[in-house]
Amino acid sequence: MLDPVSRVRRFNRAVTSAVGALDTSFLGRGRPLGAARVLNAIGHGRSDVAEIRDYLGLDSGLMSRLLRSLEDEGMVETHAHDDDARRRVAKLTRAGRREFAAYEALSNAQAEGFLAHHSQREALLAAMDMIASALTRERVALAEMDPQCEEARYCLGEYYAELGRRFKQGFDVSLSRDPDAKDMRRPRGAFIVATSDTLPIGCVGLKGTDHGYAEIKRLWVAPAARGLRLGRRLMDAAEDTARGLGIALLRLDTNSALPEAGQLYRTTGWREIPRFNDDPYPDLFFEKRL
Amino acid sequence: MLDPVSRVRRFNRAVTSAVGALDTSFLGRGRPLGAARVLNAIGHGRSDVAEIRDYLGLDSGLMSRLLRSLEDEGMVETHAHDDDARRRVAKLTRAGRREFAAYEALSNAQAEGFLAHHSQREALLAAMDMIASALTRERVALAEMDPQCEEARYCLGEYYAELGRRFKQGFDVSLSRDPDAKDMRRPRGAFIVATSDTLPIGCVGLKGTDHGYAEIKRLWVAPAARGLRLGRRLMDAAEDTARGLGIALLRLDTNSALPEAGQLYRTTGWREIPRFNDDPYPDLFFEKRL
DNA sequence: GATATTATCTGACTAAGGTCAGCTAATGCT
DNA sequence: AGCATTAGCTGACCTTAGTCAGATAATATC
Repeated sequence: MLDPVSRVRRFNRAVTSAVGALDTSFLGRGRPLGAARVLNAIGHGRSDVAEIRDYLGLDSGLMSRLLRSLEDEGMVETHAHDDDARRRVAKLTRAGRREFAAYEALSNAQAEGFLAHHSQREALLAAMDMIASALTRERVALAEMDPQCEEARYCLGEYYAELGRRFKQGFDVSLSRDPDAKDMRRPRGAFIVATSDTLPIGCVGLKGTDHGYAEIKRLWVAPAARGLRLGRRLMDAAEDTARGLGIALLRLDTNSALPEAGQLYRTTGWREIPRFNDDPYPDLFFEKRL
Repeated sequence: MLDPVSRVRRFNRAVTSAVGALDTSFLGRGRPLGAARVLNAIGHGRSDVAEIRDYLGLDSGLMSRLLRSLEDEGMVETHAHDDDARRRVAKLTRAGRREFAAYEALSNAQAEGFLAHHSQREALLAAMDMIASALTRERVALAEMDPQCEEARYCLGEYYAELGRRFKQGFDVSLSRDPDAKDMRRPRGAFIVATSDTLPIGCVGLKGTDHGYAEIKRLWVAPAARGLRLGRRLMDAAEDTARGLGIALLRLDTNSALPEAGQLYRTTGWREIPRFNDDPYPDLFFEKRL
C-alpha cells in the first residue's frame, strides 16, 4: 500500500481512467477517435501526411482512409506538396477549423474542470509539471535560442525569482553584472534553452568576453525538472558549444547558497579559482579548460 | 505555453502516451487487453462475475465471452456460487496465477522504470500522490477503522511526524495526552480513515471521555490530499458519528502553529473556549454543541 | 405451485482499428 | 532514357470491442 511501486501504480490507475474520460468526451462529436486525432493533429499545425502518420503511429493505409473520411465530411482539404507532387499536404477547411475549435474547447474544459474547486492550484500544477517532465525526460530538447526570445525571458525571470528566494539578502538584477544579450549570441556566445513538450524547463548562457575566456551564466533548471540530471546536460551542451566556437577556457561564478550547483561543477571537471570579478552576489569561482 | 490550462494539457499528453505504453506491454503476453483486464481483476481478488463486470464496465455478453476465452486457455475456472447457483465465481488456476504474476511483474517493472534514475524520488512520489488524490477526489472513501490497524497507525505516524516538523519545539508523543485506543472504539468513540484507492490520506479520532463530552483528536490530511476539503469531510463524519453515539458536546485542542486547522474549526460552528486540559502542546481550545 | 425476477450465456450483428499486398504516379539516380 | 525508389492509395481481410435480443436455469415472490 505504501511502497513506492504501489504509489506509482495507484497513480497509473487514477490517470488511466481520467485519460479514458477525455477520449469519451471526444467521441461525443460523432467521429471515431482515429479521425478525431488526425483532425486535431492537422489543427495543431501538422500538415504533411507522412508527419501526421508518424506522429500518430498509423499505418499508411489506415491514415489514407482516415484522411479520406475527413475529406468526405468536408473538414479537410489535401493538395499535392509544392516541391514534391507525390507528397500530400492536408489543411483544415473552414468547417474543419470550427470542429477543431470544438475539440480544443473540450480539452480546455476538462483541464479547467480538473483545476476547479481545488484550493491549491499552484501546488497541483507544479506536481503535474514535475510528472510530465519525468515522463518525457528522454524527449527534453535542448536548442539554442535568442537570449531575448519569449522562452529565454521566461527562464531568466524564473531564475531571478529563485535567486531572490534563496539569497538571504534577496537578488536585484540591476546590481548584478547582467550579461548583455549580444554577448550570448553567436559568434561571441550562445543561449541554450531546454524544453519539454513546449514548456521551457531550463537554460544556460555562454557569454563571450574580451579577456581570453568565456563565462557560463544563468544556469537554471525548473523545480519541476530537478532530479533529471538536466543541469549536467545543459552544462555539457554549453561546453560543446564553446568548443565549437573555439573557446579554450571557461569561467563561472556562483554562490554557496546554491550547493547543488557547486556540487555539479566540482564533479564535472571544474576547478575552484580566486574571485575574478567584482559582482556582489557570487562567493565561489570556477574555471575549466576545454 | 505557461497558462494553467496549457500545463494541464501538457500533463495529459505526457500521461496519455505513458498509459498507452503500459497497455502495449500488456499486449505482449499475446492476449487481448479485455481478457488481460479480466484476468487481472480476478488476480486482484475479484471473484464474482457480476463484480468484475461492474468494475470493468463490461456488457454481460462480452464478459461472458472473455471469461470463456480465459477458461479455454486454462487460466480460469468458474464454479456456481455456494448460496446462489445462478451466480458464477471465477478463480485462477495454477497457470492463471503464473500469468497474473507475469502481468504484475510488468506493472511493477514499469513503475520502477519510472522511478529509476530520478534523484528526487520522494518529491516525485509526493507529486503523484497529489495528482492521484485530486483525480479520484470524488472516490475518497471514509470508513471507521480500528485505531490500531495498519492504516490508522500509518496515518498517526505521518501526523506525529508533521507535528514534529511544524512545532518549533518538536513533538514527542509520550509527552502529549495520547488517547487510549480503546477510547476511540465504539461505543465510546470511533476512528475514521479516509482512503483514496487503497492509500490512506487522512484520519480523525473521536475519543470518548467520562466528563460529559467527547474529544476530536488526530485530525490529519496527507499533504498530497490538501485542497480537496477533506478536513471538512472528516470533521463532518466525526460529528455525525458522535451524534449517532448520542454525544451532545464535542471539544478539541489544537495549536496556533496549525492555522489551517483553527480556520476550519472557526468556520464550521466551533467556539473558542478556555484551556480544558494540561497537555503541553495545544494553545487553542474549541467546543461545539451538536 | 405459478409467475416474476435474476444472473449468465449464446447467437447475430456492427464499428473501429489495424495489416498487407499490390497499384499508381512522381521523383531520384545513373 | 531507363530503372529503382518513394509517397500515398485501394481492396481484401482480420481481430477486438461492443450491442442487443432472446434462451436457460436458478431463485424470489405471491
